[in-house]
Amino acid sequence: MPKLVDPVERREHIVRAVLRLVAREGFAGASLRNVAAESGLNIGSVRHYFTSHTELVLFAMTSMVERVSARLLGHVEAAAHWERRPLAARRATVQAALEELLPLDEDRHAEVAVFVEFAAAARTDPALAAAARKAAAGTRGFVARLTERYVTTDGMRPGLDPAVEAARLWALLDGVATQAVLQPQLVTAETCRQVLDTHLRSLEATRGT
Amino acid sequence: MPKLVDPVERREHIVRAVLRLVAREGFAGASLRNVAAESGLNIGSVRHYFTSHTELVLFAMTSMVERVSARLLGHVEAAAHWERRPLAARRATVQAALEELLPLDEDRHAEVAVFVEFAAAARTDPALAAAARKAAAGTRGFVARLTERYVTTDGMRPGLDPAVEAARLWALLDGVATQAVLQPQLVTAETCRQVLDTHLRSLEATRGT
DNA sequence: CTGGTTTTATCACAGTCGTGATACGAACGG
DNA sequence: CCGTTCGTATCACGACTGTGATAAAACCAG
Repeated sequence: MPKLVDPVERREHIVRAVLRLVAREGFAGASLRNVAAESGLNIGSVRHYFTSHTELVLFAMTSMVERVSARLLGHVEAAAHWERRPLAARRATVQAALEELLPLDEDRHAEVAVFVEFAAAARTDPALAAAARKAAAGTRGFVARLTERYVTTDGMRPGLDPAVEAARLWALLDGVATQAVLQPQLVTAETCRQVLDTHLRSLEATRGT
Repeated sequence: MPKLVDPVERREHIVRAVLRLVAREGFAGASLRNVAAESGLNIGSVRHYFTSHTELVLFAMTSMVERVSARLLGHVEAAAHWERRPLAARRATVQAALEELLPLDEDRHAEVAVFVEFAAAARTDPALAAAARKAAAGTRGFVARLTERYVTTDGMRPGLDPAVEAARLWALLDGVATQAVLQPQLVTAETCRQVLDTHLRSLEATRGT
Protein backbone atom coordinates (compact mmCIF):
# COMPACT_ATOMS: atom_id res chain seq x y z
CA MET A 1 0.00 0.00 0.00
CA PRO A 2 1.61 3.19 -1.15
CA LYS A 3 1.53 5.96 1.39
CA LEU A 4 -0.37 8.99 0.26
CA VAL A 5 2.85 10.94 0.11
CA ASP A 6 6.10 9.22 -0.70
CA PRO A 7 8.89 11.28 0.91
CA VAL A 8 11.47 10.05 -1.58
CA GLU A 9 9.40 10.96 -4.57
CA ARG A 10 8.53 14.29 -2.98
CA ARG A 11 12.21 15.12 -2.68
CA GLU A 12 12.79 14.10 -6.27
CA HIS A 13 9.86 16.22 -7.34
CA ILE A 14 11.39 19.24 -5.57
CA VAL A 15 14.83 18.47 -7.00
CA ARG A 16 13.41 18.46 -10.51
CA ALA A 17 11.97 21.91 -9.85
CA VAL A 18 15.37 23.12 -8.63
CA LEU A 19 17.15 21.82 -11.71
CA ARG A 20 14.52 23.36 -13.98
CA LEU A 21 14.98 26.73 -12.30
CA VAL A 22 18.78 26.62 -12.39
CA ALA A 23 18.70 25.73 -16.06
CA ARG A 24 16.21 28.46 -16.88
CA GLU A 25 17.13 31.32 -14.55
CA GLY A 26 20.57 30.46 -13.24
CA PHE A 27 21.84 29.41 -9.84
CA ALA A 28 20.47 32.50 -8.10
CA GLY A 29 17.02 31.69 -9.44
CA ALA A 30 16.69 28.63 -7.26
CA SER A 31 15.46 30.46 -4.18
CA LEU A 32 13.16 28.70 -1.75
CA ARG A 33 10.16 30.73 -2.84
CA ASN A 34 10.88 30.11 -6.53
CA VAL A 35 11.35 26.40 -5.91
CA ALA A 36 8.07 26.27 -4.01
CA ALA A 37 6.25 28.02 -6.84
CA GLU A 38 7.92 25.91 -9.54
CA SER A 39 7.10 22.66 -7.76
CA GLY A 40 3.56 23.75 -6.95
CA LEU A 41 4.18 23.38 -3.23
CA ASN A 42 4.26 25.72 -0.30
CA ILE A 43 7.47 27.13 1.12
CA GLY A 44 6.78 25.34 4.37
CA SER A 45 6.46 22.04 2.54
CA VAL A 46 9.78 22.49 0.80
CA ARG A 47 11.41 23.35 4.09
CA HIS A 48 9.91 20.25 5.64
CA TYR A 49 11.90 18.01 3.32
CA PHE A 50 15.07 20.13 3.22
CA THR A 51 16.21 21.73 6.44
CA SER A 52 18.15 24.50 4.72
CA HIS A 53 18.61 26.06 1.33
CA THR A 54 22.20 24.84 1.18
CA GLU A 55 21.10 21.26 1.74
CA LEU A 56 18.52 21.64 -1.02
CA VAL A 57 20.89 22.82 -3.73
CA LEU A 58 23.59 20.43 -2.59
CA PHE A 59 21.18 17.51 -2.77
CA ALA A 60 19.97 18.64 -6.18
CA MET A 61 23.52 18.86 -7.44
CA THR A 62 24.64 15.44 -6.19
CA SER A 63 21.37 13.97 -7.38
CA MET A 64 22.00 15.15 -10.92
CA VAL A 65 25.61 14.02 -10.84
CA GLU A 66 24.59 10.54 -9.73
CA ARG A 67 22.04 10.34 -12.49
CA VAL A 68 24.65 11.17 -15.12
CA SER A 69 27.23 8.87 -13.55
CA ALA A 70 24.88 5.93 -13.75
CA ARG A 71 24.38 6.65 -17.45
CA LEU A 72 28.12 6.79 -18.06
CA LEU A 73 28.79 3.48 -16.36
CA GLY A 74 26.84 1.64 -19.00
CA HIS A 75 29.06 3.01 -21.73
CA VAL A 76 32.22 2.00 -19.91
CA GLU A 77 31.03 -1.58 -19.82
CA ALA A 78 30.30 -1.42 -23.53
CA ALA A 79 34.01 -0.82 -24.08
CA ALA A 80 35.06 -3.72 -21.91
CA HIS A 81 35.92 -6.38 -24.47
CA TRP A 82 36.51 -4.87 -27.86
CA GLU A 83 40.01 -6.07 -28.69
CA ARG A 84 38.91 -7.96 -31.77
CA ARG A 85 36.65 -5.27 -33.16
CA PRO A 86 37.88 -2.98 -35.95
CA LEU A 87 39.26 0.42 -35.13
CA ALA A 88 36.31 2.32 -36.55
CA ALA A 89 33.93 0.37 -34.32
CA ARG A 90 36.03 1.11 -31.28
CA ARG A 91 36.05 4.78 -32.15
CA ALA A 92 32.30 4.74 -32.55
CA THR A 93 31.93 3.19 -29.11
CA VAL A 94 34.16 5.81 -27.52
CA GLN A 95 32.37 8.59 -29.35
CA ALA A 96 28.97 7.35 -28.26
CA ALA A 97 30.16 7.23 -24.67
CA LEU A 98 31.70 10.71 -24.71
CA GLU A 99 28.68 12.22 -26.45
CA GLU A 100 26.88 11.54 -23.20
CA LEU A 101 28.70 14.61 -21.88
CA LEU A 102 27.77 16.87 -24.78
CA PRO A 103 24.59 18.96 -25.05
CA LEU A 104 23.38 17.25 -28.22
CA ASP A 105 19.70 17.26 -27.27
CA GLU A 106 17.45 19.29 -25.01
CA ASP A 107 17.91 17.11 -21.95
CA ARG A 108 21.68 17.05 -22.08
CA HIS A 109 21.71 20.76 -22.91
CA ALA A 110 19.85 21.47 -19.67
CA GLU A 111 22.16 19.12 -17.80
CA VAL A 112 25.29 20.87 -18.99
CA ALA A 113 23.76 24.27 -18.25
CA VAL A 114 22.97 23.22 -14.70
CA PHE A 115 26.42 21.78 -14.26
CA VAL A 116 28.06 24.98 -15.48
CA GLU A 117 25.98 27.00 -13.02
CA PHE A 118 26.88 24.70 -10.14
CA ALA A 119 30.55 24.57 -11.05
CA ALA A 120 30.77 28.34 -11.26
CA ALA A 121 28.87 28.79 -8.00
CA ALA A 122 31.08 26.23 -6.26
CA ARG A 123 34.15 28.36 -6.98
CA THR A 124 33.04 30.93 -4.42
CA ASP A 125 30.66 28.87 -2.28
CA PRO A 126 32.51 26.57 0.14
CA ALA A 127 29.37 24.55 0.74
CA LEU A 128 29.42 23.32 -2.86
CA ALA A 129 33.18 22.98 -3.30
CA ALA A 130 33.52 19.36 -2.21
CA ALA A 131 30.63 18.16 -4.36
CA ALA A 132 31.86 20.06 -7.41
CA ARG A 133 35.36 18.69 -6.98
CA LYS A 134 34.02 15.17 -6.69
CA ALA A 135 31.89 15.58 -9.79
CA ALA A 136 34.76 16.97 -11.83
CA ALA A 137 37.07 14.20 -10.69
CA GLY A 138 34.41 11.70 -11.69
CA THR A 139 34.04 12.88 -15.26
CA ARG A 140 37.81 13.24 -15.54
CA GLY A 141 38.17 9.61 -14.45
CA PHE A 142 35.52 8.56 -16.94
CA VAL A 143 37.27 10.33 -19.80
CA ALA A 144 40.67 9.10 -18.65
CA ARG A 145 39.58 5.47 -18.51
CA LEU A 146 38.14 5.64 -22.01
CA THR A 147 41.14 7.51 -23.34
CA GLU A 148 43.62 5.09 -21.89
CA ARG A 149 41.71 2.19 -23.30
CA TYR A 150 41.38 3.80 -26.72
CA VAL A 151 44.96 5.04 -26.99
CA THR A 152 46.81 1.93 -25.91
CA THR A 153 45.73 -0.24 -28.84
CA ASP A 154 46.99 -0.94 -32.31
CA GLY A 155 46.44 1.61 -35.04
CA MET A 156 47.13 4.61 -32.84
CA ARG A 157 49.71 7.30 -33.32
CA PRO A 158 53.00 6.38 -31.68
CA GLY A 159 54.27 8.28 -28.67
CA LEU A 160 50.93 9.23 -27.21
CA ASP A 161 50.98 9.88 -23.45
CA PRO A 162 47.70 8.51 -22.06
CA ALA A 163 47.69 10.92 -19.12
CA VAL A 164 48.21 13.99 -21.28
CA GLU A 165 45.74 12.75 -23.88
CA ALA A 166 43.15 12.25 -21.16
CA ALA A 167 43.62 15.80 -19.90
CA ARG A 168 43.46 17.10 -23.44
CA LEU A 169 40.30 15.24 -24.31
CA TRP A 170 38.66 16.20 -21.04
CA ALA A 171 39.42 19.87 -21.63
CA LEU A 172 38.16 19.59 -25.18
CA LEU A 173 34.85 18.03 -24.17
CA ASP A 174 34.35 20.37 -21.24
CA GLY A 175 35.17 23.34 -23.41
CA VAL A 176 32.97 22.55 -26.37
CA ALA A 177 30.07 21.53 -24.13
CA THR A 178 30.29 24.75 -22.13
CA GLN A 179 30.57 26.83 -25.28
CA ALA A 180 27.53 25.15 -26.79
CA VAL A 181 25.52 26.08 -23.70
CA LEU A 182 26.83 29.62 -23.18
CA GLN A 183 27.08 30.59 -26.86
CA PRO A 184 24.63 28.36 -28.76
CA GLN A 185 24.77 30.68 -31.78
CA LEU A 186 28.52 30.20 -32.10
CA VAL A 187 28.81 26.52 -31.15
CA THR A 188 26.07 24.13 -32.22
CA ALA A 189 25.47 20.46 -31.61
CA GLU A 190 26.99 19.74 -35.00
CA THR A 191 30.15 21.59 -33.98
CA CYS A 192 30.36 19.39 -30.89
CA ARG A 193 30.09 16.19 -32.88
CA GLN A 194 32.52 17.39 -35.54
CA VAL A 195 35.12 18.46 -33.00
CA LEU A 196 34.91 15.20 -31.09
CA ASP A 197 35.06 13.08 -34.23
CA THR A 198 38.02 15.00 -35.60
CA HIS A 199 39.84 14.70 -32.32
CA LEU A 200 39.38 10.95 -32.01
CA ARG A 201 40.51 10.44 -35.61
CA SER A 202 43.57 12.61 -35.00
CA LEU A 203 44.71 10.13 -32.37
CA GLU A 204 44.87 7.35 -34.94
CA ALA A 205 47.93 6.64 -37.05
CA THR A 206 47.76 8.11 -40.54
CA ARG A 207 47.97 5.24 -42.99
CA GLY A 208 48.50 6.98 -46.32
CA THR A 209 50.31 10.11 -47.57
CA MET B 1 46.67 71.15 -14.64
CA PRO B 2 45.06 67.92 -13.54
CA LYS B 3 41.60 68.33 -12.18
CA LEU B 4 41.22 67.28 -8.59
CA VAL B 5 39.15 64.31 -9.68
CA ASP B 6 39.66 62.70 -13.06
CA PRO B 7 36.34 61.12 -14.06
CA VAL B 8 37.98 58.61 -16.38
CA GLU B 9 40.40 57.41 -13.75
CA ARG B 10 37.60 57.31 -11.20
CA ARG B 11 35.59 55.00 -13.42
CA GLU B 12 38.62 52.80 -13.93
CA HIS B 13 39.20 52.74 -10.20
CA ILE B 14 35.62 51.57 -9.65
CA VAL B 15 35.91 49.02 -12.45
CA ARG B 16 38.99 47.54 -10.83
CA ALA B 17 37.01 47.14 -7.63
CA VAL B 18 34.22 45.40 -9.54
CA LEU B 19 36.62 42.97 -11.20
CA ARG B 20 38.32 42.24 -7.88
CA LEU B 21 34.97 41.48 -6.29
CA VAL B 22 33.76 39.28 -9.15
CA ALA B 23 37.01 37.33 -9.07
CA ARG B 24 36.91 36.89 -5.30
CA GLU B 25 33.20 36.52 -4.50
CA GLY B 26 31.54 35.81 -7.81
CA PHE B 27 29.20 37.82 -9.97
CA ALA B 28 26.60 38.27 -7.24
CA GLY B 29 29.28 39.75 -4.98
CA ALA B 30 29.55 42.85 -7.13
CA SER B 31 26.64 44.70 -5.53
CA LEU B 32 26.69 48.48 -5.39
CA ARG B 33 27.35 48.48 -1.66
CA ASN B 34 30.17 45.97 -1.99
CA VAL B 35 31.71 47.90 -4.86
CA ALA B 36 31.53 51.10 -2.84
CA ALA B 37 33.24 49.45 0.11
CA GLU B 38 35.87 47.75 -2.05
CA SER B 39 36.74 50.98 -3.87
CA GLY B 40 36.73 53.02 -0.68
CA LEU B 41 33.98 55.26 -2.00
CA ASN B 42 30.44 56.02 -1.02
CA ILE B 43 27.47 54.40 -2.68
CA GLY B 44 26.37 57.78 -3.89
CA SER B 45 29.73 58.37 -5.53
CA VAL B 46 29.58 55.10 -7.37
CA ARG B 47 26.10 55.89 -8.55
CA HIS B 48 27.30 59.28 -9.73
CA TYR B 49 29.58 57.66 -12.29
CA PHE B 50 27.31 54.77 -13.23
CA THR B 51 23.62 55.42 -13.56
CA SER B 52 22.61 51.85 -12.88
CA HIS B 53 24.04 48.60 -11.65
CA THR B 54 23.59 47.05 -15.07
CA GLU B 55 25.65 49.78 -16.69
CA LEU B 56 28.36 49.29 -14.08
CA VAL B 57 28.85 45.57 -14.61
CA LEU B 58 28.45 45.92 -18.36
CA PHE B 59 31.12 48.61 -18.47
CA ALA B 60 33.41 46.53 -16.27
CA MET B 61 32.94 43.53 -18.56
CA THR B 62 33.62 45.35 -21.81
CA SER B 63 36.49 47.20 -20.17
CA MET B 64 38.19 43.93 -19.29
CA VAL B 65 37.52 42.43 -22.70
CA GLU B 66 39.08 45.44 -24.43
CA ARG B 67 42.13 45.22 -22.23
CA VAL B 68 42.66 41.57 -23.16
CA SER B 69 41.93 42.22 -26.82
CA ALA B 70 44.61 44.88 -26.98
CA ARG B 71 47.08 42.40 -25.54
CA LEU B 72 46.13 39.77 -28.10
CA LEU B 73 46.56 42.10 -31.06
CA GLY B 74 50.27 42.40 -30.41
CA HIS B 75 50.69 38.65 -30.68
CA VAL B 76 48.82 38.50 -33.96
CA GLU B 77 51.24 40.98 -35.47
CA ALA B 78 54.15 38.91 -34.21
CA ALA B 79 52.89 36.11 -36.44
CA ALA B 80 52.61 38.35 -39.50
CA HIS B 81 55.70 37.42 -41.48
CA TRP B 82 57.15 34.13 -40.34
CA GLU B 83 57.22 32.14 -43.56
CA ARG B 84 60.99 31.68 -43.48
CA ARG B 85 61.22 30.77 -39.81
CA PRO B 86 61.54 27.13 -38.76
CA LEU B 87 58.48 25.22 -37.67
CA ALA B 88 59.46 25.07 -34.01
CA ALA B 89 59.77 28.84 -33.91
CA ARG B 90 56.36 29.27 -35.50
CA ARG B 91 54.87 26.91 -32.96
CA ALA B 92 56.52 28.85 -30.14
CA THR B 93 54.99 32.06 -31.47
CA VAL B 94 51.53 30.55 -31.64
CA GLN B 95 51.90 29.02 -28.20
CA ALA B 96 53.01 32.33 -26.68
CA ALA B 97 50.02 34.04 -28.23
CA LEU B 98 47.50 31.45 -27.06
CA GLU B 99 48.97 31.32 -23.58
CA GLU B 100 47.61 34.82 -23.21
CA LEU B 101 44.21 33.14 -22.78
CA LEU B 102 45.37 30.68 -20.15
CA PRO B 103 45.47 31.33 -16.38
CA LEU B 104 49.21 30.77 -16.07
CA ASP B 105 49.80 33.52 -13.52
CA GLU B 106 47.77 35.32 -10.90
CA ASP B 107 46.60 38.11 -13.17
CA ARG B 108 45.41 35.89 -15.98
CA HIS B 109 43.87 33.52 -13.43
CA ALA B 110 41.73 36.37 -12.11
CA GLU B 111 40.89 37.40 -15.67
CA VAL B 112 39.65 33.96 -16.62
CA ALA B 113 37.70 33.69 -13.39
CA VAL B 114 35.96 36.99 -14.09
CA PHE B 115 35.26 35.96 -17.64
CA VAL B 116 33.71 32.68 -16.53
CA GLU B 117 31.46 34.53 -14.10
CA PHE B 118 30.35 37.00 -16.75
CA ALA B 119 29.81 34.35 -19.39
CA ALA B 120 27.71 32.26 -17.03
CA ALA B 121 25.72 35.29 -15.88
CA ALA B 122 25.13 36.38 -19.46
CA ARG B 123 23.36 33.11 -20.20
CA THR B 124 20.36 34.18 -18.12
CA ASP B 125 20.83 37.97 -18.07
CA PRO B 126 19.74 39.59 -21.36
CA ALA B 127 21.57 42.80 -20.47
CA LEU B 128 24.91 40.99 -20.71
CA ALA B 129 24.11 38.70 -23.63
CA ALA B 130 25.30 40.97 -26.44
CA ALA B 131 28.58 41.81 -24.75
CA ALA B 132 29.29 38.18 -23.91
CA ARG B 133 28.54 37.10 -27.45
CA LYS B 134 30.84 39.78 -28.83
CA ALA B 135 33.63 38.77 -26.46
CA ALA B 136 33.31 35.09 -27.34
CA ALA B 137 33.28 35.85 -31.04
CA GLY B 138 36.40 37.94 -30.55
CA THR B 139 38.46 35.23 -28.92
CA ARG B 140 37.15 32.72 -31.44
CA GLY B 141 38.33 34.97 -34.24
CA PHE B 142 41.69 35.38 -32.59
CA VAL B 143 42.15 31.64 -32.23
CA ALA B 144 40.82 31.03 -35.73
CA ARG B 145 43.21 33.48 -37.34
CA LEU B 146 46.19 31.96 -35.60
CA THR B 147 45.03 28.44 -36.35
CA GLU B 148 44.48 29.09 -40.02
CA ARG B 149 47.90 30.69 -40.28
CA TYR B 150 49.57 27.87 -38.42
CA VAL B 151 47.81 25.02 -40.17
CA THR B 152 48.17 26.16 -43.78
CA THR B 153 51.95 25.93 -43.92
CA ASP B 154 54.48 23.24 -44.75
CA GLY B 155 55.21 20.53 -42.24
CA MET B 156 51.61 20.14 -41.13
CA ARG B 157 49.49 17.04 -41.16
CA PRO B 158 47.67 16.66 -44.47
CA GLY B 159 43.91 16.95 -44.64
CA LEU B 160 43.44 19.39 -41.79
CA ASP B 161 40.28 21.51 -42.02
CA PRO B 162 41.19 24.98 -40.75
CA ALA B 163 37.66 25.76 -39.62
CA VAL B 164 37.28 22.56 -37.64
CA GLU B 165 40.77 22.87 -36.21
CA ALA B 166 39.98 26.41 -35.08
CA ALA B 167 36.83 25.25 -33.30
CA ARG B 168 38.74 22.36 -31.75
CA LEU B 169 41.58 24.55 -30.50
CA TRP B 170 39.19 27.17 -29.20
CA ALA B 171 37.22 24.57 -27.26
CA LEU B 172 40.44 23.09 -25.92
CA LEU B 173 41.76 26.43 -24.68
CA ASP B 174 38.43 27.51 -23.26
CA GLY B 175 38.02 24.17 -21.54
CA VAL B 176 41.43 23.87 -19.96
CA ALA B 177 41.37 27.52 -18.87
CA THR B 178 37.98 27.14 -17.25
CA GLN B 179 38.99 23.91 -15.58
CA ALA B 180 42.15 25.49 -14.18
CA VAL B 181 40.04 28.21 -12.61
CA LEU B 182 37.15 26.09 -11.35
CA GLN B 183 39.21 23.07 -10.28
CA PRO B 184 42.75 24.30 -9.61
CA GLN B 185 43.58 21.13 -7.72
CA LEU B 186 42.79 18.99 -10.73
CA VAL B 187 44.10 21.22 -13.52
CA THR B 188 47.24 23.27 -12.89
CA ALA B 189 49.15 25.79 -14.96
CA GLU B 190 51.52 23.03 -15.99
CA THR B 191 48.58 20.99 -17.26
CA CYS B 192 47.51 23.95 -19.38
CA ARG B 193 50.92 24.36 -20.96
CA GLN B 194 51.33 20.64 -21.51
CA VAL B 195 47.92 20.28 -23.13
CA LEU B 196 48.48 23.23 -25.45
CA ASP B 197 51.97 22.11 -26.43
CA THR B 198 50.82 18.57 -27.12
CA HIS B 199 47.93 19.82 -29.21
CA LEU B 200 50.06 22.10 -31.38
CA ARG B 201 52.59 19.33 -31.95
CA SER B 202 49.81 16.91 -32.87
CA LEU B 203 48.91 19.18 -35.78
CA GLU B 204 52.35 18.75 -37.30
CA ALA B 205 53.22 15.93 -39.68
CA THR B 206 55.00 13.07 -37.98
CA ARG B 207 58.34 12.67 -39.66
CA GLY B 208 59.67 9.44 -38.15
CA THR B 209 58.11 6.63 -36.20
C1' DC C 1 -13.07 8.00 19.12
C1' DT C 2 -8.32 9.43 21.06
C1' DG C 3 -3.50 10.62 20.73
C1' DG C 4 0.58 11.34 18.20
C1' DT C 5 3.02 11.98 14.07
C1' DT C 6 3.41 13.93 9.60
C1' DT C 7 2.45 17.47 6.36
C1' DT C 8 0.99 21.88 5.07
C1' DA C 9 0.47 26.67 5.74
C1' DT C 10 1.37 31.33 7.55
C1' DC C 11 3.54 35.05 10.07
C1' DA C 12 7.51 37.73 11.52
C1' DC C 13 12.27 39.02 11.67
C1' DA C 14 16.71 40.68 10.14
C1' DG C 15 19.36 41.17 6.27
C1' DT C 16 20.45 42.53 1.40
C1' DC C 17 19.38 44.38 -2.98
C1' DG C 18 18.74 48.45 -6.66
C1' DT C 19 17.00 52.84 -6.91
C1' DG C 20 14.63 57.44 -6.38
C1' DA C 21 14.97 61.61 -3.87
C1' DT C 22 17.24 64.89 -1.35
C1' DA C 23 20.72 67.63 0.77
C1' DC C 24 25.36 69.58 1.70
C1' DG C 25 29.81 71.17 0.33
C1' DA C 26 33.46 71.86 -2.86
C1' DA C 27 34.97 73.49 -7.26
C1' DC C 28 34.70 76.54 -11.03
C1' DG C 29 33.26 80.18 -14.67
C1' DG C 30 31.86 84.78 -15.11
C1' DC D 1 31.28 88.20 -5.50
C1' DC D 2 27.47 85.04 -7.16
C1' DG D 3 25.55 81.06 -9.39
C1' DT D 4 26.02 76.76 -11.53
C1' DT D 5 27.82 72.47 -12.03
C1' DC D 6 30.07 68.48 -9.95
C1' DG D 7 31.02 65.34 -6.25
C1' DT D 8 29.79 63.31 -2.00
C1' DA D 9 26.73 61.64 1.38
C1' DT D 10 22.47 59.96 3.48
C1' DC D 11 17.71 58.73 3.85
C1' DA D 12 13.63 55.89 2.60
C1' DC D 13 11.01 52.75 -0.15
C1' DG D 14 9.59 48.31 -2.03
C1' DA D 15 11.17 43.85 -3.22
C1' DC D 16 13.58 39.90 -2.24
C1' DT D 17 16.38 36.55 0.53
C1' DG D 18 16.86 32.48 4.30
C1' DT D 19 15.14 31.16 8.54
C1' DG D 20 12.89 30.64 13.25
C1' DA D 21 8.47 30.00 15.33
C1' DT D 22 3.89 28.68 15.35
C1' DA D 23 -0.45 26.84 14.14
C1' DA D 24 -3.74 24.32 11.57
C1' DA D 25 -4.88 20.37 9.00
C1' DA D 26 -4.32 15.59 7.50
C1' DC D 27 -3.03 11.13 8.43
C1' DC D 28 -2.68 6.76 10.89
C1' DA D 29 -2.22 3.48 14.76
C1' DG D 30 -4.34 1.90 19.06
